[in-house]
Amino acid sequence: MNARYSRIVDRALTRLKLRQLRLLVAVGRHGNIQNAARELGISQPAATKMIQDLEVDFEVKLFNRTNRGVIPTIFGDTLIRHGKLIFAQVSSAAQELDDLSEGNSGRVVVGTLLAASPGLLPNAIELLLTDRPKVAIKIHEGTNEILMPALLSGEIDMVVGRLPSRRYREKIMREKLFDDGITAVVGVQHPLADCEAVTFGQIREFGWVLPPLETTLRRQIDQFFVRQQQYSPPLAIESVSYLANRALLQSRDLIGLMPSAVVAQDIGSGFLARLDWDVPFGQGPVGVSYRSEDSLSPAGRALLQALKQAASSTG
Amino acid sequence: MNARYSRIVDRALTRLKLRQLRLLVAVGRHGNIQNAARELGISQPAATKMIQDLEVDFEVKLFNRTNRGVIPTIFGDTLIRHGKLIFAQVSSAAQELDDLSEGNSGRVVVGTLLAASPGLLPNAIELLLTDRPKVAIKIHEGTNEILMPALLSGEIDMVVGRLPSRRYREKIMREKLFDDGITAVVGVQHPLADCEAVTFGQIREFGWVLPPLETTLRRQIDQFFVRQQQYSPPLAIESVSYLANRALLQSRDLIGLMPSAVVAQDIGSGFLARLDWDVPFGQGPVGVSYRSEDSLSPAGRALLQALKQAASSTG
DNA sequence: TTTAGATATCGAAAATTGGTATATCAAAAC
DNA sequence: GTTTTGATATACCAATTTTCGATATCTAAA
Repeated sequence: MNARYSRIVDRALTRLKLRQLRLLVAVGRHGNIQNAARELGISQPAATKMIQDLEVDFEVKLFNRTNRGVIPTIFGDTLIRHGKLIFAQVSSAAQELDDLSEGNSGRVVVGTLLAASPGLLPNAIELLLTDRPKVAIKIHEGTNEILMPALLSGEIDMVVGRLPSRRYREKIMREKLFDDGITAVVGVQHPLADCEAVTFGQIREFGWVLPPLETTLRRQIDQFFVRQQQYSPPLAIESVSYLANRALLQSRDLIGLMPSAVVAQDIGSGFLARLDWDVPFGQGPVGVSYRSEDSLSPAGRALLQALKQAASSTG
Repeated sequence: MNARYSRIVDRALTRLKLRQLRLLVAVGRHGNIQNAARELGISQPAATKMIQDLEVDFEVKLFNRTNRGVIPTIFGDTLIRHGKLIFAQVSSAAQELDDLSEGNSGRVVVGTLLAASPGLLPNAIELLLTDRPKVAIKIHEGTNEILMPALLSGEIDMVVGRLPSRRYREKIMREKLFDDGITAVVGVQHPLADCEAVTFGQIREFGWVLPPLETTLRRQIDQFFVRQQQYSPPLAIESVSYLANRALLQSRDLIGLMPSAVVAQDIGSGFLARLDWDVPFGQGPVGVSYRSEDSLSPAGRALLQALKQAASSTG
């Protein structure tokens, strides 16, 4: 190894300031220390000293001084050229940091439970993408049993949906976005579709479309059924697939129990009908879970923000 | 333009020190401020403050602190990655400056007069390239009338050859490398080729091959002829082309007058024969002219050195 | 609970930086 | 020639920044 080279690199890494390089480039551009100093808002002696320091540190003469200005030597030219490259690198770093900060790039992996899938999450993503078109988003749909471990392991950044009744760990932050109830829905062709003030007695003869056993909501439903004189439904279709559920309800006279947010749109557009029966259970918070504010990427934080905004405008 | 981005770039160009980046990279490598500080030979508080300064200047959090060390955030990772790129750039700059200093690269433009063309300059270039294979060399061949203005204008870096009798300017440095005489040569078939102790009387009937009028040597020759009872040669071919001269001498019985160094090789190899007549003029210094030591690039200085070495070993 | 191993903070000393005034220098103008 | 002009270099002092040692703080692990 060349000792001189090593010495210079070491000194550069120890002593070099971008301030000096900026001046160097300015001096090269002006061919003149005085004007360059003025441009950077420092005095001429300070500029002279900076250039001298550079020359000492790099052990080369960077400029030939004349009484009409300075002329870069071949070393000066070389260092100026590299200085500009270094600037470009710094600028690129700042650009990337800024992009990250603004959430304009980066990625966020979000897990969604059924409750958030149709409305909250798409709305939030819409908001996010409007502001920050370059964010990469990955959506995992599933139940808490699947999503929470993935959240804990860092595989996903946050989970949105009906907040689980029990906490999975202390380290998980939970934030309620809005309260959501359960809506009973039927196909528009259902005999009870247009009835007002439906009672449980009218309902019990129909079959049901219910969420799967492992969900919080299903447990609440089962408890309710037990309280209704050990009611056992004539038919209970268990499904996580909203589209399947919707199709079933449209084709058969079943009763579905689903988070209000999930079915709101299809009720509004006439694909399904709300059953006029106040579901006496399942009221609960919908929100977002994440490990900690710090662990979120800027994109993640941006999505969190968007979720809050979406919740407040639609909730 | 993004105000935050501009602000950060500006601050980076004003305040950023490579020292900080070096620490940043070291901390990233160690995952630990303390050890990184030790590696760089600074105290842990100084290191902590440097990292904090970086975070303030870039307006991002670079590391999550724990009691077991620090973990880079996505910003930290990003800046570390860019920091390494910046190091590479700095290192490359140092490398190039060092190469230039050592004359391992760079370029030198040299003008050569006939006297230096066949021996001195090629030998010197050979020496230079052995040491520093990357030097780019450009050779201009010509007379002083052409080369000196080019030297003054900076178009060429130095001129080697017979030093002109008058100085072109005070600003030109002249350095004598060796004294060179004029040798009279003839073709090997020439009637006088094998004669010993030739006199001017034997010569005067032959034609001549002479350097052109504008050269110093030609003026000396003319003065000599005048002194020889107004001798006027029966034939005088005027040429700057060595190859033309040599061919003429080989095919016709002419007498050539050329710098000793120029014809030494062809005499040695039997292409030409030295006429055994001591040329009573034209003794003069061969050397190198250049603007000033400072104006020479490292490659130029290296060539100057090589010229001196070549002169001492062959002269 | 305690301990160990890390980071953060504080205050003072040291080093660096930057400014003003001034010296110096050389080409251009006279 | 001599003076002027327009540039860089130097000296010295003030302000800022950097650094260190001592110490506080924090938290996972013992």
